[in-house]
Amino acid sequence: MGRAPCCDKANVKKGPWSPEEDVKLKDYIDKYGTGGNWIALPQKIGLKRCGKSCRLRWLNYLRPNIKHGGFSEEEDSIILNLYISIGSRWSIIAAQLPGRTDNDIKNYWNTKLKKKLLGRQKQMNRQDSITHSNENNISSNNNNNKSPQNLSNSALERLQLHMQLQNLQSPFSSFYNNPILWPKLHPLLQTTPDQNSKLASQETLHPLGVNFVHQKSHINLAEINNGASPIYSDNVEQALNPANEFQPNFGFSQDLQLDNHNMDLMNRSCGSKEWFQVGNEFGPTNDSSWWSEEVELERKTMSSSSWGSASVLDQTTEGVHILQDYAQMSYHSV
DNA sequence: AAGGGGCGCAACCGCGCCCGG
DNA sequence: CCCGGGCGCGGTTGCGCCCCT
Repeated sequence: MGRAPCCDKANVKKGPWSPEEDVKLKDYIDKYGTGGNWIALPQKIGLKRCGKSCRLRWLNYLRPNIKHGGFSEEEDSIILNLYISIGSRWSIIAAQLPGRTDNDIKNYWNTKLKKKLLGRQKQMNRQDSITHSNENNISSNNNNNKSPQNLSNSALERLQLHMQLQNLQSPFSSFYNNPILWPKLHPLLQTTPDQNSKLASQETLHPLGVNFVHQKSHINLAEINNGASPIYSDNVEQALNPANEFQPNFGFSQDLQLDNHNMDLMNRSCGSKEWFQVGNEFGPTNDSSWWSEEVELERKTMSSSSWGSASVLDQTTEGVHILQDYAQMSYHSV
């Protein structure tokens, strides 16, 4: 059942590229382009390399205007926000960062950014434990703060809080200011105008849907792209198209529908459930979860029916509302 | 000074998608 | 419509460098 190899593995050089190979490849592509066929290209040049290896070398290293290392805070924020929104779709994320390659971003995320965030999470965990001991559990909605669910959500929420707080500090492309990052309702639950007004009436109870809908109608999405390189995902492209500013039924994106994982958002006000898909980072079967092992362990020990909200946050900032709503998403195995 | 472990990055691998014959 | 080749993507690996003990 195996597939045919793309090249003759026995006669192909592997491993690091030599400067001579780089020069050969770059000179040829500069003069003649790739010819639309990477597989045939190494033979034309006389390189004992797999075509895929040539392509990778060109895209990740030899291509003009490639930036390496030195990610800025803004780039961190964009990567983080997009990762939260769409998961590990590095090519789409890379499309938002001119000069960056998907491989670079992937490496950066795995080696630095993720650890940086999780490091902050651990720090926050310690701070929270101190804070909570002084708060005397004033929470209004969750009286069972000692439940496993709340412990679990606490860890997750803190991680998300860190992410969110970092974003709020950066006015450029913060999660809240960047509509392309907002989750969308499942199409089956697309709301009628009446339902929208009903939701609007519940703004304080259900800020996620209401705020997302309303904010999305007011922000010029083109500004967010800031003239960056084109988006290759239809979904993101649509989100960035200012002509689509207002989407009253904000149906769930096709891209995210491809994910297998469904989340339901517990609507506290009326007890109904709305189904969300929020990207594979919240899914039950993703082994490469971005959260820490601690969070993963706690998640596994949770009730199989829900991720209830830990009412850690009494702040009323909009960013915190969003966090609360993420945390309110209850997990259902489908 | 040496060695071992961690980290970062470049490159590889395999799979799914797309397109042309 | 089917099949095969090529492309693109995400996950993983391997290696070299650096730092700590």
